Amino acid sequence: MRNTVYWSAMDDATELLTAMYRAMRAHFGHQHWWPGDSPLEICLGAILTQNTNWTNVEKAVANLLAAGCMSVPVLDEMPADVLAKLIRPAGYFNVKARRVKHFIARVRQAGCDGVEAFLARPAADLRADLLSVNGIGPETADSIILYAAGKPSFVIDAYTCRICRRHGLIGPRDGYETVKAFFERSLPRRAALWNDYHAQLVAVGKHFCRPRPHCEGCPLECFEHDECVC
DNA sequence: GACCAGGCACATC
DNA sequence: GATGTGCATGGT
Repeated sequence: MRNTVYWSAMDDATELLTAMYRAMRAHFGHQHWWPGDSPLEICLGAILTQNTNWTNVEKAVANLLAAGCMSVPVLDEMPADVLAKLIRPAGYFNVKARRVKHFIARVRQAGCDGVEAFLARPAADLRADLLSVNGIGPETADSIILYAAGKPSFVIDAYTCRICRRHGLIGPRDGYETVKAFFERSLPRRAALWNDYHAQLVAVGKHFCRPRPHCEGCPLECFEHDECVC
């Protein structure tokens, strides 16, 4: 279903995605993502937020900060069960403790005592390396590259897929890499834009494009010829 | 009590 | 290759 007035009137996806961004940005304002005071905090947040509400992640991150654990060497030395207790509010704490340990181990294998040095590589190399770490999938890897490293790698999440699917921008069976390629070839290759674009889509997803839609007031409502599908 | 939240790995078919 | 399941807390 490709049912937007804008889409049919526009000769390419760039115009459509740009118009969508303007509408979302006007509604929500700049989102100033990613929440986090350091690259390491952003990396850990990306792992801890997997399938979890962000407010729970904040509690886990606060525990790590209060315990003085926000450093690569400390996390590397820490037993997984101790780490699990600290990140318990984020849910899946045993699984996520192992995933954090795997990530930290990779950083140290690369000869780095901090994530800044680990992240200072071309995005493609970094992505391949991250994807080889057990517990880091495409979304987590792209979140780390975009938000912690500040390099252009568009993040696709459940909200993005749902919004794009409902608005007819992607097919019902399009997978992560297909959707990612659609955004990356259609938008100017600027990390700052991709950063806030994804944040805007999450804002739409949180407020409107839920499993049970609530379209009233959605900034993307104008992209439908009859009514919003969010 | 049910549903949902900024996934991923692994087993099975 | 596609689909199903386990992982777990906390807010609504």
